[in-house]
Amino acid sequence: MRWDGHGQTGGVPPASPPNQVRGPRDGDDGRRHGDPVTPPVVAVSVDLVLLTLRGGRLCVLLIRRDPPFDVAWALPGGFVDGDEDLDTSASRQLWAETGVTTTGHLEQLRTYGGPHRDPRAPGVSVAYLALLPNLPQPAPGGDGPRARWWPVADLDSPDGPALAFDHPRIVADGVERARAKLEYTPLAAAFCEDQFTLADLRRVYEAAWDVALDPPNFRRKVLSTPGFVVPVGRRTSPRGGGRPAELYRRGSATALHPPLLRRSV
Amino acid sequence: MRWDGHGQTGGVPPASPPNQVRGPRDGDDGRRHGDPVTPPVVAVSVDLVLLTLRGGRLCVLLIRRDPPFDVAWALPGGFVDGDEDLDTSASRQLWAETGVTTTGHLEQLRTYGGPHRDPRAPGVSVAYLALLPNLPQPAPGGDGPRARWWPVADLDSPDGPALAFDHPRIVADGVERARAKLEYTPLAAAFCEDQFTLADLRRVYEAAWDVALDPPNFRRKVLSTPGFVVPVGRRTSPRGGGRPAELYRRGSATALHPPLLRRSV
DNA sequence: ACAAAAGTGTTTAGTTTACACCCATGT
DNA sequence: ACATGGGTGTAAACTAAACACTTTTGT
Repeated sequence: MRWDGHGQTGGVPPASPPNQVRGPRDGDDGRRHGDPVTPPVVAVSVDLVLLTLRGGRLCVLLIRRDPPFDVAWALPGGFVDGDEDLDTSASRQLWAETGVTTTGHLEQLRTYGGPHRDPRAPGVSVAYLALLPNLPQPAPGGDGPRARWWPVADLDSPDGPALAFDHPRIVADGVERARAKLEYTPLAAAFCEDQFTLADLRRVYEAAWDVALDPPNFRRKVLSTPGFVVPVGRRTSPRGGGRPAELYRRGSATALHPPLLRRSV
Repeated sequence: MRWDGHGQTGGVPPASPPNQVRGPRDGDDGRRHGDPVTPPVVAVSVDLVLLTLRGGRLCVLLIRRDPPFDVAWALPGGFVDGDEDLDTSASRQLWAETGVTTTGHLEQLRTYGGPHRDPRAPGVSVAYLALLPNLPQPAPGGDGPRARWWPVADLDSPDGPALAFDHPRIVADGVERARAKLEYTPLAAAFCEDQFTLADLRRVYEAAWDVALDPPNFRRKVLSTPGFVVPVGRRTSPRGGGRPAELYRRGSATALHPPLLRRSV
């Protein structure tokens, strides 16, 4: 059992030692970052898992790749610039893909790396998850015919899109993260416009979890959770019959107490 | 609004375009990884947030750094080798720090990057979180006098250790992740030995959340959650009075339904 | 008047909490 | 015998689920 605080300092069993050179002063001093060694360097990219609701279905934005590539679809993303933060790079690229700036939600999902994920381009990819309201319109066709929203339920089906690299796993991780976060955070509102009805919010849960929720009980649950939503004081102009619904905005809560639990196992 | 699927392909507002060269075939085809560009490359390191329970307190392993450095303590970690997976690198370095192989739990926490985290060594650091049982003994003193377990409650106090770089935030993120995961996963058992009593398990929650739990109710809750623990069929030899407790092992569940919720807001 | 969607009330079942009590062991 | 910690029982309080019913709109 070693306690020197250096995984790199020798004695490491499974991996072969990297090519590194130690300076005389920065020896075994418990410091790791900025050591005068020559570690392997790689490119860092960002992958975006952009989720939204379209037609009552949870959808992810994919980019079509042209014939020279055998796998047709990939997540949007790109390399991280040298002078930018990871979060900054993610929001920059989110802007580039969707034009979205303020609304919604963007968080780091997970980092994927290792020599096996893309043999031609070793490197790490930091995946980000964004939850967005249904965007204006210019999805398939128009300005960017390469981008398309795909229902996540179609990704496993044979006529669904084939995804490059480890992107199937990244999408799955992002969808699962989003589904889980709906339980204990108020992030469902990130799928909605700035002002929304409780029915809008309920449809987020119903689409993401593929369940039917009881509207009266859902309403009580949301309104009794402090900071989840705040009433705006206005009502919708009803569309095609039915009582106009009250409008709400996101509250200040960052977590739901108690959570809105999924019934599933 | 752009829909070309390339954050790098121009039109990106906040950041300056990187130096990149496009090949004739790999044009604007919706592909990002392995593009024939020359992106900035950086070193990738792993930081380990190793948590355990010692004397009823949640503790984190820190490495002492010698005088040339003004900040005295840092998380264990090191560079990722070129030919290894991120998870592999993390478990390799965990082994190097603690000798631990099978028990406990190791998961990716988050990636920290950007030019401002350590000016002397730009690069990204992938933090991993490990939950470990109380290790045999050789902590401070013995083989590795640089490593020391610090109660996480002492990190904010003035006589606590000063942490380098963004390590305070990484530790805080790891502790919060651990606390949250105790609610809805059976990971409390990762802090225990292979066989443990329900009182051992309860003390994990009490130490991590700094609460007192009612033993009868905790017992019922755990036993009624399918797959949380399985009885071994043996009992402890009691230490200093009291009825011997039944021994349990981790169950097969990966999530707790229903969760064990914290009472706090 | 009727359909449709929003919102309220109520009954019932289930879960959580608090705490009294019993059990098995060391001293 | 008694202290100590493990384990069981139970009644009250709380929470969630199901669904009948009222309100407000468009047609």
